[in-house]
Amino acid sequence: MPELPEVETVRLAISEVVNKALIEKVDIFRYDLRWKIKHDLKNNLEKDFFKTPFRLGKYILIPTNKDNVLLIHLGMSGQIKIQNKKYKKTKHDHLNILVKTQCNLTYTITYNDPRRFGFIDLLKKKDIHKHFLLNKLGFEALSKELTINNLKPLLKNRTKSIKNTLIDQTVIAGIGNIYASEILYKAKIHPFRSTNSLSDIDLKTIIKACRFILKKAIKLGGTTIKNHAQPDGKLGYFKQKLKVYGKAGEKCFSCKNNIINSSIAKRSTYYCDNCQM
DNA sequence: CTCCTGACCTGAGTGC
DNA sequence: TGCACTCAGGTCAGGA
Repeated sequence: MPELPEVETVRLAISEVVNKALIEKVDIFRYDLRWKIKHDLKNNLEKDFFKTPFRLGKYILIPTNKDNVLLIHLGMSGQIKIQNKKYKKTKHDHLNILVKTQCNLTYTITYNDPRRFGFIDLLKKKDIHKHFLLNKLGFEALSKELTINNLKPLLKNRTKSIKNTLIDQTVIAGIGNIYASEILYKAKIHPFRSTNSLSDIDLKTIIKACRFILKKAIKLGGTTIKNHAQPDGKLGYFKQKLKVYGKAGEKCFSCKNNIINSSIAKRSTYYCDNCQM
């Protein structure tokens, strides 16, 4: 499911219930996600208190009073569900966190992930930037650090296509396969263009399109293709705003040519061959 | 370094 | 109904 807008949607929903909440109970049903969940995660988390969650790329991080940080990655098919009714286990629920808020409300936060490409870990606050999943992340897609000057040195030796570069988390953190196509369509840049062939103006246009598309998608709760849902069960409504992703054979909104689907690095890439140069 | 492939998993959809 | 096959929002390790 989850690229930056979906992860941010989930983070915002988690924030509503975990801030200053007591972690009453942690239940782990399956340890073997993309990597094994640490066996002491349960003991190190219970009876601690959550603070305000933040996000790095596609990772959700929830600090605690004891200076631990709970890391959540949703992989391809991960979902977070937040419920205040009695919990009933469903298929592919792998982990539950029972929290009690300051107002004494109780919520079950459930991590569900059919493909188990996601991951959950607990790390020390001081080790965040040393963590093997976080230490190579590039510039945050929505941060002020994403500028031409910062990007240029990273891109100058890259010969692969700009589409492939955009989903490289060590360059820009947060963009995935759906939004890479959407951003390049918005920027009118052809996805096959080699990265180091782009001019400053091209890069500027891409950065602008990136901010525009991602912000708009967050406003609409992300994109639901298959698995993604907001933690309260609502879908992500950016799907209705997609211009090219999943639209092979349909007419381009601008020039009425057919949208093309073509593989780049074995991942489907949608574009208009006429509008994108 | 950079780039490419295969691997990790389950489920939905398609065609015979 | 069954089976074989393809594809899916991610990302790491290993090798060229």
